Amino acid sequence: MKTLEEKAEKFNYNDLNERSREILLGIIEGYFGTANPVGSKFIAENSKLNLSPASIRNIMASLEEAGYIYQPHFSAGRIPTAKGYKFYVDSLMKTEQITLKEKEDIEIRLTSANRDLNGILNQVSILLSDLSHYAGVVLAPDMSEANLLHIEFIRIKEKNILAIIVFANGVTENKSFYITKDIKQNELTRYSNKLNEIIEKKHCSLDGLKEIIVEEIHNDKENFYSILNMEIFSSIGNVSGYWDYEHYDNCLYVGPEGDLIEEPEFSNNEQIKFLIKTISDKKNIIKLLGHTKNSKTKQIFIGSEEEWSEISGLSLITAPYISGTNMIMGSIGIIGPLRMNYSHVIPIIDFVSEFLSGII
Amino acid sequence: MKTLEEKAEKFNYNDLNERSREILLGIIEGYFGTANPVGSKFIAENSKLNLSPASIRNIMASLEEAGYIYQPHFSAGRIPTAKGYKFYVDSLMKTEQITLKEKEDIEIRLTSANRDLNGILNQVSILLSDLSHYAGVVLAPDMSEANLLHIEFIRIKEKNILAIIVFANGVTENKSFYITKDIKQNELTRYSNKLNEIIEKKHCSLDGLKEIIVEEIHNDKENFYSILNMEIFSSIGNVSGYWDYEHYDNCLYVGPEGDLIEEPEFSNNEQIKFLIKTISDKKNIIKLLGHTKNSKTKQIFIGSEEEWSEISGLSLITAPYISGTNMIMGSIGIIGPLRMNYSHVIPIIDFVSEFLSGII
DNA sequence: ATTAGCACTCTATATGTTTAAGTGCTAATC
DNA sequence: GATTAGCACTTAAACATATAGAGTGCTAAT
Repeated sequence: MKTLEEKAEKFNYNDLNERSREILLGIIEGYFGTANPVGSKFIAENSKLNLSPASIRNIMASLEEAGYIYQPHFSAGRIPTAKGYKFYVDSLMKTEQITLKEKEDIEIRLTSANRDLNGILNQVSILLSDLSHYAGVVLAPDMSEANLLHIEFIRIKEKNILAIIVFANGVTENKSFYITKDIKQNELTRYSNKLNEIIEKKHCSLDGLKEIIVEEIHNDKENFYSILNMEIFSSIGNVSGYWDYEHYDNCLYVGPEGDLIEEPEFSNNEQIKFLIKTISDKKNIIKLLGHTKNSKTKQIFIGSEEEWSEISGLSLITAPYISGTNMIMGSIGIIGPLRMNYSHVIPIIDFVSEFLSGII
Repeated sequence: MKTLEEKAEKFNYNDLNERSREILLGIIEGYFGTANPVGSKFIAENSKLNLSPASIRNIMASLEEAGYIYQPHFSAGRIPTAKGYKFYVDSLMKTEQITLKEKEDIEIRLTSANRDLNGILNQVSILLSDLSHYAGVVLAPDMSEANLLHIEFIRIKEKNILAIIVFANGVTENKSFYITKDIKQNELTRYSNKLNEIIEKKHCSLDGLKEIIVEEIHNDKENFYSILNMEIFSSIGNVSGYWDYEHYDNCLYVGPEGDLIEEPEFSNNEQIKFLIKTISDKKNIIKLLGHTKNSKTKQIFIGSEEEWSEISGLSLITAPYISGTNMIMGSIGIIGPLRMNYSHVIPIIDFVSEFLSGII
């Protein structure tokens, strides 16, 4: 009987020894290939280690005790746990290079169409699905701190105004709203001209503009600001809550999931339903993408019972994208099975997020 | 042995006799309730006809011969065929009234938010999913013949221009594009002012505007149109191909399908995959919604092997929506199983399409 | 420290049996 | 002549049982 200390030394719980690493890697890569539990015989035959199945079994038992792998039932091979995948991604994986062909594909598909931002983000979600054969997702940026470029008001009909807000990064938002007193188009034009003067001078955000206006009204000697209808301003004021939780319908783009559901894990009916519900509900995906957006670094969420249970059985790889001013950002991601081809998907996410940051 | 003529008389292939209709209705409604094949005993006990199971069996055999029902296997009950559903929808079904609560729900959810058209259409797709518990879909309108309200050009950076095109129905399109020679903002403003003058006078579409400009340039004595940069015009000229097959990514809104996949037909793995692929591929749905848009009437597509096989095993109920000028339109729809609750869904589609036509 | 050998466990597969549902047909009945 | 009771038949689904195969943990030998 070995003591706990001896075991801890042997397998070095924090950073597995060479042999354990090799076997864990073998199990994970074997499982990637077949989607079936991997047994000691397979490892013995396929790894560089010249060990008998019996020795491998010893090490496997320890890896299982340490939580990196598990057995679906007594006489089955081993499957990586979330902890196992995590260790793989952090320490074992050799990241592939993105191919030239993929690079070209990304460049062509994201630059050829002269679309607005919504069109580009939608295109990115489709592109990510196509490249990964999983499901691409894109979280639209939050515009609340973006600098303005231009504001325009158009009278659609009596008491109904359309506000067009153009941000410095090319994003436009349109919002139609009603006011209590009708305003003629030429008065609206004077109003927007005045706002655009301020915008050009101060390079401010929507909130910033609001502050400036309030101050100018305060010092308004010439009474010029009588034309500033505060009703309009409060209507456009909250346009910028682009993806708060009330309007989350419009902030997540999901690429086609036709390839993803062909993965063998989704031959189980419960799993496919969980996947579709998770994706079509959107809320949890938005929450996780929001994490990445806030943390400003690439993140990998591996869903288990204990951690990220909202995507239990699924993995989500995400990275933020940023505008030229480093202010505005959202995030992109790929959803797949735990058994995801991390070494292929991660460079795709890296390249697309970087490329996207460059063009918006 | 009966002759064919006698049978034809008895069951009146074109318009089933009273007794056959009653039994077909019983089978269909029974199948709606349980999703299981319906046998003669069930009909004998649940229909108004006081007939023994044996008599019902006779009639069932004829209904099967005529193609309205079929048996999944020899000793099973009967299931309606696509032809059976069609007959039900056309002749047997009593349409329910939409409830006051549903009406209010629709009105609140489509008027409360002051969104742009894209936001409304997205909201409609979600609303349809919620009300029907199936999957709502919405095809965005084709803007190529829509009247213009306003055009605006904004210089984003050197040689990069953002065009904002506002249509009379409140739809806005934004398109960023590059030109070969830089143009200052004040020249762009002069240009758009001129275009807006024409728009206000002539109430024309984008194509119409193009024609007018070409003609005016032809008669341009004062050389005013030197500022009309044809490069710009050709760039915005093809903005309006809103949902041609090259850009179909952006023209279909699909509501959440979480409820739909809980229907018992999707406990079969093949069927759920077909559903997800059909929905995520979009092309076929767009095609079918396009039919309705062009025919300008409500339509019901019941997918079988023979007809509408692209949605085999699914039903799609669609109706067009139109703008105030009766020119611009798209269509809305609900996708569900063949065993869809038609009498509930059809009035929802009717009301929503009418209501939507009223507000855009 | 490693491994051959073996008993053991569990799944997957095939096979046979039973049950229940529902049919089509025939002959009797209204 | 229309209706129906009765019955033999078909099939799927549920259940039980046997078998093969994969893979394990443990022990004793190397």
